[in-house]
Amino acid sequence: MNYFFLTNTPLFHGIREDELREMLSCLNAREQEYKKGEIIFRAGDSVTEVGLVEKGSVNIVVNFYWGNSGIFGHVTQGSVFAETYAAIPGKELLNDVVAAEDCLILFLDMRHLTTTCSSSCVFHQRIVQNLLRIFAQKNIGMSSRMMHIAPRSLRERLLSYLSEQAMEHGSTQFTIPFDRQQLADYLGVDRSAMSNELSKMQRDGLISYKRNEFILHEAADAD
Amino acid sequence: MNYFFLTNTPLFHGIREDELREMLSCLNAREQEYKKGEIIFRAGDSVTEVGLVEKGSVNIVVNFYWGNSGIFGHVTQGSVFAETYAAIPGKELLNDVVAAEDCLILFLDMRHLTTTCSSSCVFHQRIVQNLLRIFAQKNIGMSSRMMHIAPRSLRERLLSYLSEQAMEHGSTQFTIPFDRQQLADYLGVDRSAMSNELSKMQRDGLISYKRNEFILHEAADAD
DNA sequence: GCCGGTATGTTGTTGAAACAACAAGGAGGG
DNA sequence: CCCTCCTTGTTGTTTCAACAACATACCGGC
Repeated sequence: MNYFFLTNTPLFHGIREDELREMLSCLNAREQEYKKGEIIFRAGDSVTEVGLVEKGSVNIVVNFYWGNSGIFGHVTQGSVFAETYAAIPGKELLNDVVAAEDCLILFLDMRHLTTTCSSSCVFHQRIVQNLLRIFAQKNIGMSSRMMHIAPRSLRERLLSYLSEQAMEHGSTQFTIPFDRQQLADYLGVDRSAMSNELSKMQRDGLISYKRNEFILHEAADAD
Repeated sequence: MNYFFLTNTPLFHGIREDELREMLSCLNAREQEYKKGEIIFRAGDSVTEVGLVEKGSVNIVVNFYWGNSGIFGHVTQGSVFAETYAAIPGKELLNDVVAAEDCLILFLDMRHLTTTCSSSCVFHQRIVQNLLRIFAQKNIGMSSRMMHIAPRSLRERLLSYLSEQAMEHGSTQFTIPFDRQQLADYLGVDRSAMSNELSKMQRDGLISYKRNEFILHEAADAD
């Protein structure tokens, strides 16, 4: 097991290698390999363990009831999955988790993770902090996306997204981390329509941009 | 302070009244009243406390750069807010939190909540479990909504939502908890357009419904 | 520099959903 | 029962975003 790698993982961040070694035995940790395409968790499963991707990556796959399915998320090396369901005992998974490539998964029992045991009480606290942070970050990510997708019009979605970016950067001038296609996917719109709308917004004097660099202009006291 | 009420709150669930009384002093809890419209947290604030709504309710308000704003969420009696930001030290709020009506808020320091202190170690564990569950439930709520909003077409959104409801109820016949307007808001569509589409789906034999009672029919193996 | 590939921007067309306005059902109160 | 309010369903019109197809700009290798 690659302890050094694990200590740099969000879940085990702040824990030393020797401490981790001690913990893992106490945590009932188990490793398992999966070939690309293998199903790690299946919708309907009741899970008690979180999965941590040590090697490779996995996809979160939703199955619609009328047959087709879609990739809803992608979990890369170092990140965890199924933590949401592991945190609610008895809650059944709504998605499949499938190996996107050959991968190695470390399974950790949620109850052990969050329940203090005699030997490593101090480390549990650290883990709990990390877990809460992981949840919180995921929450923030999702609520911002929801916020940006909620408006009906293309323009409003863009404005919502750009406003947030400006706020995060603390400046009306900033660079976004998406190319056009990714941004379109993120906002759930068509790429070319979005490009078009961006042009219009620039023409209307709302924004300026060049590639991924944007500048937000003063609202010419609309409404 | 209404201890009985608090013990029935998701955050303090499973904790007895006398235990709670003991904890709260240890938690640096403080209560504060707000008049309708008063700002409880402001975007840009760095919070270390979660707020628990004891009386009244609060709105989560987003401010767009161009001046307009929108209500993004509503937190009712018994629920907590700002927990996401309190869990990430240094993270700045992206929303305002505003009293939707006169209300009484209990503030609890996140660090105290999650860090074991000498006297009440066993209760902290319970709180942590509850916190994780609150996060997880919020997560699940958001991802299902995301899943339902992701499809572009009105019909697909409805099918996505209805099939999830069917799955949750374990039956193709069920009653939904929304009226038409609420459902339309939830799915991010126009109410009348949605009513129209529901009619068509019934005509096409996909579903039957009467008010809030729905029946999903077998997909006539459409490709 | 030249070339191929990819990312971005532009335009016109078409269809689906928003919008508006109204009709038809319930539900509750007097 | 009648009247009103509120929810739901219907229809016709208009808008707007998806789509397709293409033009231009950018980037890397050679």
